[in-house]
Amino acid sequence: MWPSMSNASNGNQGLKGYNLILLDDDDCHVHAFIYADNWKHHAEKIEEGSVYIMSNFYTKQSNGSLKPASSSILINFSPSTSVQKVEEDDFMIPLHKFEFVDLSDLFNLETANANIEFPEFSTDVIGVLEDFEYVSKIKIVYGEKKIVKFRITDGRHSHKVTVWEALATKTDAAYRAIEEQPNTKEPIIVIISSTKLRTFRNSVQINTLPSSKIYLNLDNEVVTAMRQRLNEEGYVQLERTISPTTQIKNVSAPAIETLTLKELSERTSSDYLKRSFLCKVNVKNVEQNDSWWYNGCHKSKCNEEVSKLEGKYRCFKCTRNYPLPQKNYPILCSDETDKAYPAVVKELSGRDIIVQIELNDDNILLSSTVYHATDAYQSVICTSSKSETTISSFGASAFGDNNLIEVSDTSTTPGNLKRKIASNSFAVLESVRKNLEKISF
DNA sequence: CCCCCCCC
Repeated sequence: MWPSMSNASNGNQGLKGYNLILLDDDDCHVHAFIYADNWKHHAEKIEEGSVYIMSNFYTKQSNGSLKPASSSILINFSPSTSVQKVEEDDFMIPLHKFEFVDLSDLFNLETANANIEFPEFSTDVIGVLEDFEYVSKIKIVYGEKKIVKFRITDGRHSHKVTVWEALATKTDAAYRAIEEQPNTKEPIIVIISSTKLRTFRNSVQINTLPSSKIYLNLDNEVVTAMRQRLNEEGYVQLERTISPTTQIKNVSAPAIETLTLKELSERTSSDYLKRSFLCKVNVKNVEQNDSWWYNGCHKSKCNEEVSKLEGKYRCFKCTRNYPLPQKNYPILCSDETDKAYPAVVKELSGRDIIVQIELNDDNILLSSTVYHATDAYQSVICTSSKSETTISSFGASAFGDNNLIEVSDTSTTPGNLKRKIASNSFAVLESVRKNLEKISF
């Protein structure tokens, strides 16, 4: 069983329903889905591993990719579906059914999948667990995720596995439990069900899906058979390092590609939607009218100007009212360095900054060159070493209590790694930082 | 109305 959650992008986060894999005494298995509305009728009743008589449901052709069972039927529960628990299992229904693919076939399978848009079925694998890496957090484009990594091998072929989120925590706990047992000399046999294959640098990697399960040393004849195969083939297991690491390590964020504004304007394929890029730009002008800011909408990603209406500020695009407007600061940037810039109007004018830009619908669909910046960094010329020095972290260290900006020196001259930024320029930077999410240029 | 993509 596993829940299906609705996408955050729908703005509608919540339970869509529950998925079940149903297995009968004929070793047939079928994917079933119970919509959230119907789920409450059955929530307490249905437990993984128990036997039920289920009647009065409807069936249809399953569609979609990465189906968790190799059957074309999907069972849907309706409000009138009845579920009756069978206390004594006279039917001898096994607890599990797997459809393993040999590790040697994964590459061909993944290659075949790559030729269609999405693979129709997910993949089950079995092997020895090696090179276990305890749970850690990694930064991805949209935030942070917990992962566990290890390798799965049959002694001949070995593949990298990445386990995501809740299943990572569970797998970590299961692995530690085995390591804490007194006799842990035997290889750990791992079963990973319902995985997604992916090729990275010419080798197949295994990723978990919401429907995935991981079993370590499952009490099942397939595990016994796997051990036998390993013995016959003379598998020698690697020394398992028992690491006391309990802390969550942080892996640094992936490098973000740096583009010129022209290159950025050419990234109009939908693949780039919500992707972030860095642009090294020069601030040509800070637009000044009455003031250098305008009253904008609070909603992130909305740069609309709000109108004052009966004391409150209304965004007509988002049809929302706010007690106070968000101050937005439009600036104009160019990366053409040979242009003469207008006289300094505001502190930012003429400065080289690096902006992090997240491409939005307008950039992709309408080829708009009004970009939404989500972060900013400032290039600094370090006069003492005559080498270019860049503020490496504009975030926490820049605006921590000590008002220090940490800079990294590209020439790696010792003793030149940190310098203080005068507090007056800091104040300017802070105002940019605070309002940058709303800067259009 | 089920099916994710995400890291190196």
